[in-house]
Amino acid sequence: MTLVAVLGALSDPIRVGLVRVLADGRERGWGQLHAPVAKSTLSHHLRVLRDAGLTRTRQEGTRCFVELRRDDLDARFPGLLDSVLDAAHSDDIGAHVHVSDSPA
Amino acid sequence: MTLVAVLGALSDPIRVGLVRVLADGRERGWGQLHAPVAKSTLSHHLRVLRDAGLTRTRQEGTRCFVELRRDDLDARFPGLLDSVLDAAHSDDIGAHVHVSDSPA
DNA sequence: TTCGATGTTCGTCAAACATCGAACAAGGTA
DNA sequence: TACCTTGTTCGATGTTTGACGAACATCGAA
Repeated sequence: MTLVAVLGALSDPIRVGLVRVLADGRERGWGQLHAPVAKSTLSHHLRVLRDAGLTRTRQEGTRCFVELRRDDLDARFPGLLDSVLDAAHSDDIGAHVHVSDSPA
Repeated sequence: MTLVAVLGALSDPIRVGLVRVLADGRERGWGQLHAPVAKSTLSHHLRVLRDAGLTRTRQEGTRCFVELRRDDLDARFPGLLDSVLDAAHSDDIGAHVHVSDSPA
């Protein structure tokens, strides 16, 4: 989990949107995440986030759940995530990524 | 000056090193900046930083001076630069970029 | 066991990126 | 004018990235 990898992972609007959606700390099922890309592309972005250490993924049967590693991030790079989230919010980056709160 | 562009510009160790070197707020001459790349490559990295809005460049005769736009960055993305600099320092990212404080 | 749902992986493609050396432009200086 | 210094721009090259559809693997349910 390196700084450059984290910043690189955050240099894409879709991934910023995913992080924003996960920023409330709740674990989300894959199926709840909606972004305007093909599912293989979404899988790719989620892999980039995981490889950079931003998220944690849990497999349960055939379903996958993803969660932001906020504690680890805050410990390793204090303040970074918060300032990125603030900036993303005020610039409305990644707004086309959303989550359906209901079922998995 | 967008968030994604700034994060993208910072997702390269050499550019992080350049930002670190400029973080004291002093304007630096091109000739003071030393990085383990060809001069055309260094020129490219400095252009990326400028295009992303991280630096300001001033031409004086045949020399070039570069300066970090810290005020603008802090106004636009509060806390971001500081947390990146802290992280870069603790991880020693971009340490192979240095500055010769003496001549132009 | 067959089917459907859920993600991953693969093959492919175009665009972007990092890098280099060489050529170029512009400003001083001899 | 000729030359040197400084930095930019220009191909060329190889790598990485983002994207897609299709094929695959896996699990649960019918």
